[in-house]
Amino acid sequence: MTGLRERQKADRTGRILDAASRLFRDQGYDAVRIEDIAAAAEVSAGTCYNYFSTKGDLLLAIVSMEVQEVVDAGRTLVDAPPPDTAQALGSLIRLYYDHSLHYLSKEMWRKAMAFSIEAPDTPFSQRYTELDSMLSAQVCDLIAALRKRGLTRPDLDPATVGQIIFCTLNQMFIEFVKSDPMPLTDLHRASDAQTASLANLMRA
Amino acid sequence: MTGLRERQKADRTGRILDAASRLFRDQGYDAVRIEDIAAAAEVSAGTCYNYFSTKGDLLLAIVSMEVQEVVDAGRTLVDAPPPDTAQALGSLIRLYYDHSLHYLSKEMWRKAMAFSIEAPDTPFSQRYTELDSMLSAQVCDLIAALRKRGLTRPDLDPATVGQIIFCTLNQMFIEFVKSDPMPLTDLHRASDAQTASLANLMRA
DNA sequence: AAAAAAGATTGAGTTCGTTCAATTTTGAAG
DNA sequence: CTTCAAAATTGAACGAACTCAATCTTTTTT
Repeated sequence: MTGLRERQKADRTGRILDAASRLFRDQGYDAVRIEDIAAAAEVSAGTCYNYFSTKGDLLLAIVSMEVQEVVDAGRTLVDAPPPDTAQALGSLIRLYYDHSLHYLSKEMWRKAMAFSIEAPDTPFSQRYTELDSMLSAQVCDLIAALRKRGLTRPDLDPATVGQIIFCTLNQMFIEFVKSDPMPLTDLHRASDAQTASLANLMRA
Repeated sequence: MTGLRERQKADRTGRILDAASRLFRDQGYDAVRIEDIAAAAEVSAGTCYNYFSTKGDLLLAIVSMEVQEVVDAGRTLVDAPPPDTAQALGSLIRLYYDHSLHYLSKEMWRKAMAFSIEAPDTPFSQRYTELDSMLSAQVCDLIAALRKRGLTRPDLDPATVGQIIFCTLNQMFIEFVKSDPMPLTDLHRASDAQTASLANLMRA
């Protein structure tokens, strides 16, 4: 049985997350004060700190929800990968990239990534890092699936290659969010080139 | 002829950098207030902002000086690389990693990396990014030199492979600085494993 | 049902990065 | 040497993240 206290807690958490998510995206992370979020969520500033340890951690909670969605979407793709190596990798990467700006702005990504590096022990920083590992593991799984089908050279270590791919993926994404004017198509182009080159090295 | 004004400017810049460098390392980035730095440098807080746009940018100025040294040291190694692929890569990487904690703490690295992502357009953020590119280019140069000597398969694209290696290098370093208790030897171990695996893929 | 305990909320207060108008210092011109 | 403009320094004031002692609400106990 869910007590009143528990329900209120979930309610407030949701209101804070919703308010922060909307305000961050509309007005920018820096422009939004904790008081603004509190007001929109109909709580006080102090209450926000009962639920999230810092403003940065609140942001990472929001970002983590998005990344969780991407992990889920990626899983279905990895379970039934396209028959071609380059295409399989390309599809997964495109899935990641195209989701990224759906609810989050580049500024939010910059701040989130920055925060996860400078404060790695915060609750949602750990969560974010964990989700990152899941994405990396997903790429490894895809490589493993492709190898099982004889689409790669047999001496390829899926874990090593998967991590390397995820690394470059990540790096290109960082460069993407660091440059506000850079369009998503440029990210695709750069990623496709790298993927093609790697797929070639991996070929059976 | 160097005027008084110019000399004083250089003097103050140096004093601020020295003071900040020492204080950041001794007391931690967050624990040090701009006022503390100003006092140690015998200027006022406001003056610090004449020379550096933010506290984070001041940190990046310090970090950039260190990275510049590493770039210089790396150049001599790339100009006369060891005869074996794995050894050449290993030496360069070890050079990078071993320099990293000489004057900078892990916390300083975390803050610096975070700041360069969240504020990429700041003067020393741009400088830092530029130095990062130099390091990446250096790895590419090393691969190219090795290929020229017939130590790698001839269809290897040095630029692509170099960037990939630098990427993973960087990622492992980030994980290293994110974990305060992790010793440098663990970073070496992880990096050596990856290097060996990659050198194998690259072999002629 | 009342009382006590536990849990949450609140907003005023603290701290520190940053800004800026007033002041001082430097360099050039007369 | 004096005067003036330009450049730099200064520290008080501001704003926003975060803290915490007092208060209020929910749950448990008697």
